[in-house]
Amino acid sequence: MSSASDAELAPLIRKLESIATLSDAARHAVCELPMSVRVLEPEHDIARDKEQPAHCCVVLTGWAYRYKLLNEGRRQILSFHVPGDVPDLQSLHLKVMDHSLATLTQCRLGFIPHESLHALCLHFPDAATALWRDTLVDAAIFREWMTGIGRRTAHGRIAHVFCEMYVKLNAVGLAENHRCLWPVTQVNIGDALGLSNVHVNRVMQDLRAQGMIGRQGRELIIHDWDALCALGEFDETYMHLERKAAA
Amino acid sequence: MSSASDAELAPLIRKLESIATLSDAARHAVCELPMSVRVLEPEHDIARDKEQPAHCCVVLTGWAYRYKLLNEGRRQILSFHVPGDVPDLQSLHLKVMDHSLATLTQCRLGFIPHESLHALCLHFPDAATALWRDTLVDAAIFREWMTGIGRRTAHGRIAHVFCEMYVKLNAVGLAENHRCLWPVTQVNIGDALGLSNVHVNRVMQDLRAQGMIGRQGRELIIHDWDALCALGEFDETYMHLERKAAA
DNA sequence: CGACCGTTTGATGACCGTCAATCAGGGTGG
DNA sequence: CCACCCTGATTGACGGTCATCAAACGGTCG
Repeated sequence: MSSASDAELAPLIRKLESIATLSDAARHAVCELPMSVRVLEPEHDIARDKEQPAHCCVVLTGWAYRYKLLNEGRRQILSFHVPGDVPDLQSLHLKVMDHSLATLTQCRLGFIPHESLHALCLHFPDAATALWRDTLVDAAIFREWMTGIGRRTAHGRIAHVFCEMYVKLNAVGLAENHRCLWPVTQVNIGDALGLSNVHVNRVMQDLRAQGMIGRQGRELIIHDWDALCALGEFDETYMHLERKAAA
Repeated sequence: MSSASDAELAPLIRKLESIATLSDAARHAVCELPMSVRVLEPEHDIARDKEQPAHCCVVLTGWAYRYKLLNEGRRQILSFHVPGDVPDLQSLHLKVMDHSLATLTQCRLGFIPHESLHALCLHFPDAATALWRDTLVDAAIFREWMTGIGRRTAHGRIAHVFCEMYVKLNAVGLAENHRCLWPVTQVNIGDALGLSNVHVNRVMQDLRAQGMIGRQGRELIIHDWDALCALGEFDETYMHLERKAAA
């Protein structure tokens, strides 16, 4: 456990400013939030279904994801999270977790007490607005995933998730030139999109064969952005970014 | 267009109090909100994708639903709404609609200007909390639908949506004894759950044949609540109700 | 170099979509 | 009062997308 510093909270500020406008006072107040930092190994739960956490978690480095478990080992991944995200922000007003939160890769995480966030919201209405707005964007992304899982083909779903994660990373300065780190396994993609890993594999081979995507070391390369967007019917409006993401 | 009165806003108060606690002052302030009332026929859009509404809409009577359209006429229904719901509350902080909102049945709707809601939130923090919480419960329901569409069988999904809507109606006093009005067509159910109307039909026949559900006039009857919950792996935790729903 | 994790491949078939008719009930008009 | 119509429910035939099971492969790391 260590204490927060301006540099530690930079990802959070960057993220909030990608979806909202903060006054100087609010930005400063956010930087002053007390935070304890911890490093967790890959595939470790941060918060579990049914728990009642007393703090929110900011992803500082690495990727995390939220998921629900069903009977017979079925699993649904609800979202992927990257630096700057606060994946359990909803716990501020929903006492009981209705899903779990885990690290995907090794992560540096910052934990901020609920009471500090409540105080922030009370004294800085535009900080409150930014956080509320963050949870609303979260919901907008759920809606988009829902329509993908419900009504898109496997090809469309997979194309869509690549587009979305690229834009998400690009918005916080962690990706450009249609390349980004891609630590998500095919099993993970399957659990996120309601597909089997086998089918994900076949579809991804297909996308590679068609020259839409490629891989270089640990990076995903999107060779044909327009084609991928068309295939996934991707339109970033639902992400509600304040600034335009670079194409 | 007419003006609001206490009686008009009763459904909203009831809904907010089903998921949050309001101070007397806040409850009073909500009742004082300016609202214009309109009646819309079934299957009429209330707000459309890409629009920038300037007010939120309270369902006073009737059912509404949100949906997204994709190419080739595919459609995903995102949620069903009943009296008390504010289906476009997210528009308070997300300027551009990323989906559409329509009436399912004939509806009496109350429209409240965004500016009035912003003022309410500024002056009554616990009203702000209740509204924020409402959008968070909304998101929690999206997550649940997502896992249903992604990982449940057609039988499970359909069972689940019956359980959910019954609990939702029961929470605002519009259903009891495992019966409720059911104006949702099989096509609607299909679009909500990522299924074809034909398949919905076959599964529902199956559920009827197994004695789990029935119909009486315009009412849905759940004959075997426990079996339906088990089939749909339904656990109402994710709805985050303040008071226990009657079983 | 062996173990492990993730990817890849093959074979089989179930679940569910599509297409196309038909049926049934409630509302309307002659 | 009944023919007509419209919407929604129902049925049948057929096939595709995708799941499942099982095994092999390959890169990475200790």
